[in-house]
Amino acid sequence: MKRHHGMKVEIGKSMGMPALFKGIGLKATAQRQEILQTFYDNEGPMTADQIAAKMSKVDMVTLYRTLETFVEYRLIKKLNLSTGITFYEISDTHHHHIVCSKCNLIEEVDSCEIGTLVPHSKKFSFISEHSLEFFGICKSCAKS
Amino acid sequence: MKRHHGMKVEIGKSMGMPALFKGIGLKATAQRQEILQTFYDNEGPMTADQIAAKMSKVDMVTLYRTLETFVEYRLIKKLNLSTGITFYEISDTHHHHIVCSKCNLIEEVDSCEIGTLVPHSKKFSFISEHSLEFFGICKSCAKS
DNA sequence: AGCTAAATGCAACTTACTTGCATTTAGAAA
DNA sequence: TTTCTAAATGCAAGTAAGTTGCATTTAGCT
Repeated sequence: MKRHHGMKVEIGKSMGMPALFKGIGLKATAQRQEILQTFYDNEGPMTADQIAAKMSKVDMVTLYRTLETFVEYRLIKKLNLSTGITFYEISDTHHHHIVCSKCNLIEEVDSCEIGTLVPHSKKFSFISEHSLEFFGICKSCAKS
Repeated sequence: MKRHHGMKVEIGKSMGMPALFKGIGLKATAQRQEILQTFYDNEGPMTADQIAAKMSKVDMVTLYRTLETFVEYRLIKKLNLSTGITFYEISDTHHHHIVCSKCNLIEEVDSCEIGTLVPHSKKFSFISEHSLEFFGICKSCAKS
C-alpha cells in the first residue's frame, strides 16, 4: 500500500485527535498532536531527528518519550534497520522494507509471504513479530 | 547448520591463521588472532562487549576497528537485531535468526526460502543482502 | 638488524538515547 | 469557571556504544 499526495491518512480529522487520545487514555497535549500529525503528513519511516526537523520545535526528551508511548499504544512501529539508528513509522499496513546500503533510502515492500516460513515458531512458545529487510543499491545511487 | 562441541570450525588450525591473514593482505597481529579465535571458539552472534569478555584483554578501540576490518573482508557478519546493539557472527552458512523479545536469546534458523520473495529486486539495481528476523518469547521465558 | 607502513592504545569526542527532578498543564471535579 | 492533581513536559546531567586524533609500537618486508 502506497500513500501519496492527496491521499493522506487523516485520522486526526476524521475522528478528532483529542478523541483518539482520550480513547486510549492519554492526554491530548499539543506536543503529542503535532508528533502524530507529523506521521500523518509524512509517509515512510523516520528517525527521531528527522521527525524533530519536520516539527516546529520539540524537546528531544519529550519526543523520545512520546515515541515510546505511541509504540506502546500501537499508533506507530519501531524499526531497526542496518544502521543501528531506530526508525519509526505509522502502524497501518504490515509490510517490509528495502534499504539502500549507500544512501539509506527506504522503500516499502507491500507483499508479505513470510507466513509460509513460520513453522520455525515451534522453537518458540510464540512468534509475535518478524522483520524482513532487503539491502542493496538503489537506482539513483547506482547511477552516480 | 548447527555447530556444537567437538565440531568446532578450526580454520585457524587447518590453514594457519597467519596464512589466512596474509592471504587477504592483513598483518597477523596477536589481537587479530585472538579475536578471530574467539569466533571459532564460540558459536552464535556476540556483541563487542561479549567478545571482549571472552578474551584475555583487549582495547575496545582495537576490537571495534578489528571487527570492522573483519566485516570488510567477509570473515564475519554484522547483525542489527531488535535491540539496537550490533551483533557479530562468523560468516559461514547463510541463515536467519529467531530472537526472544524478553531475554534476547538468539537462535539460528537454517532454512532460507527468501529467494522466492526477491522479485522486489526490480525496484533496486541489485539486492546484495537481506535480513529476516523472528521475534517472540522463547520457551524458557514463557515458563517464568 | 633496520625500516616503514600498518596496527595498536590512550584520551577525548560524538551520537542516540535515558534518568532525575522541578515546573507546567489537561481535563476531571467542585 | 475556578480548583486540583496526576500526567506530561523540559531542562540538566548521565550513559552506552561506537568513533576520531595522534603518538607509540610492531609485523614482516629488505
